[in-house]
Amino acid sequence: MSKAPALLLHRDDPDKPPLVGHVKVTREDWLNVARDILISEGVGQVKVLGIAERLDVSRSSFYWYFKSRKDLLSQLLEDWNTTNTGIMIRHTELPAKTITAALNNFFRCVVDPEGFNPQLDFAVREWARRDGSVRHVIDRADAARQAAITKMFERYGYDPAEADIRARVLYYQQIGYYALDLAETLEERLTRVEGYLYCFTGVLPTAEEVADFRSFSRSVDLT
Amino acid sequence: MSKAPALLLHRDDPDKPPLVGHVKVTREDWLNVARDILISEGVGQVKVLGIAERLDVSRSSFYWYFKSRKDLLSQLLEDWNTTNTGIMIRHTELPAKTITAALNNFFRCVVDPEGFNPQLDFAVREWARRDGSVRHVIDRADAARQAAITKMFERYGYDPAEADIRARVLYYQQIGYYALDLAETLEERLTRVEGYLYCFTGVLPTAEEVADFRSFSRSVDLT
DNA sequence: AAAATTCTAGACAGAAGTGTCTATTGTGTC
DNA sequence: GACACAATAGACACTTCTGTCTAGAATTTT
Repeated sequence: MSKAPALLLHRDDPDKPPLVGHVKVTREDWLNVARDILISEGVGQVKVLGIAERLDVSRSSFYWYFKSRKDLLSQLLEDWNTTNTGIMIRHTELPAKTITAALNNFFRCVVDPEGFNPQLDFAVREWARRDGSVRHVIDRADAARQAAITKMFERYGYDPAEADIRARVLYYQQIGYYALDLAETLEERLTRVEGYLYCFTGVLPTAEEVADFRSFSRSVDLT
Repeated sequence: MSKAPALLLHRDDPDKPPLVGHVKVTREDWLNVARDILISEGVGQVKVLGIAERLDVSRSSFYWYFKSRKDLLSQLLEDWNTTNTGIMIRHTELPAKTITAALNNFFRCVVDPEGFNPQLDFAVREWARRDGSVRHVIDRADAARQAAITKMFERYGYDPAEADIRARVLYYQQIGYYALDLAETLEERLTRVEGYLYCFTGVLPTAEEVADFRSFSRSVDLT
């Protein structure tokens, strides 16, 4: 598990314009810390009190930026919805010569920390289990992702029935991997790339394709 | 999602000896309701107050049976640990002529409501994300299950490296399926059995093997 | 310089939860 | 029938959280 970078508040960030006057934090700060807690401890722990403490700000000033705790949460959900799913779908649509190369592209959004955020994705999934409205949002996201993966397989000649199965196995497996939250290093995972590719596509990957994936993964890894 | 059967309390169960005297509920009742809430709403919602209300009993009498809320939770964890993992491992060890038949056995513990409890398993997994001691327990369970699945593949001639990959894909995929918590009917799932079996084993299943699995699944389904 | 605006802090009320202590209520035993 | 016992109930203290209301501080506008 790679250590999340310590969250930088606006006031501590030299790249951001200094906060003027009385201002101590921004709405974004509230959201960022809330997201951080959502990821690491789950929705239940996203509490106004706790965020205020981490921001070193009065709890009551939260209500300047948000109507209520619920309001904050629905903002977090909206942010997630407009980022994660879009990123994954775009990765399935990247141009590639073979299904193996296409699959490489798909896996990249999992490895690349600038892209898809698996831990956030999983935190939202957990949240959905106890909230019907969230559940509705995530169900549509899952359907859209799965459809995109199915199309990816179809573009490389798999008949619709097989594409459907392979998309399911791939997507379920990926979600399961996050669910287990394994403490594997990148190198451990990379030793298995070849096997995974074969298992998902039914086709042996070329040495070049495997090498491509490994070098890309290493280039983005920040561990 | 199949509806969980309404939980029967000891006092409402005609098969159990009537409660004598002043007694309204048993320790088992507390545990059963707690487990029910753990599954449907997560650890965070397992509260003495809530359970007492569902049992229609004073909250304070909880402390007759348990030292504390923590005590109750660790009992739930222990119960889970001695059931779910054992059942899954035993299913991987059932005799079978082919890898496909062996895989059928494995899937049975997912379908059979008397066996492995996927929802409980998932609830515990979620719990583990926020509690180090639970995390330790579940990590060992995951390792044991994965090892058992790997051995299953090895028994049917897969070399260790491929068996390892296939075990991972199968197990991750299964956990992912629970994580998505899809609202599929049994029949929908059964239409895909053939494809799944092919994808997991790399070998086309015989018509007989597929038919066997379908008929077994239908025989145990309670929907 | 006064006034308005924007953000922050503190005090208050109230809900929901845990755990403790004491009283009470049926039941079986002597 | 008195007694001890097992299980339950109620009252209390304490904690943690939400949300509101009012006051105050720094900047911007007039």
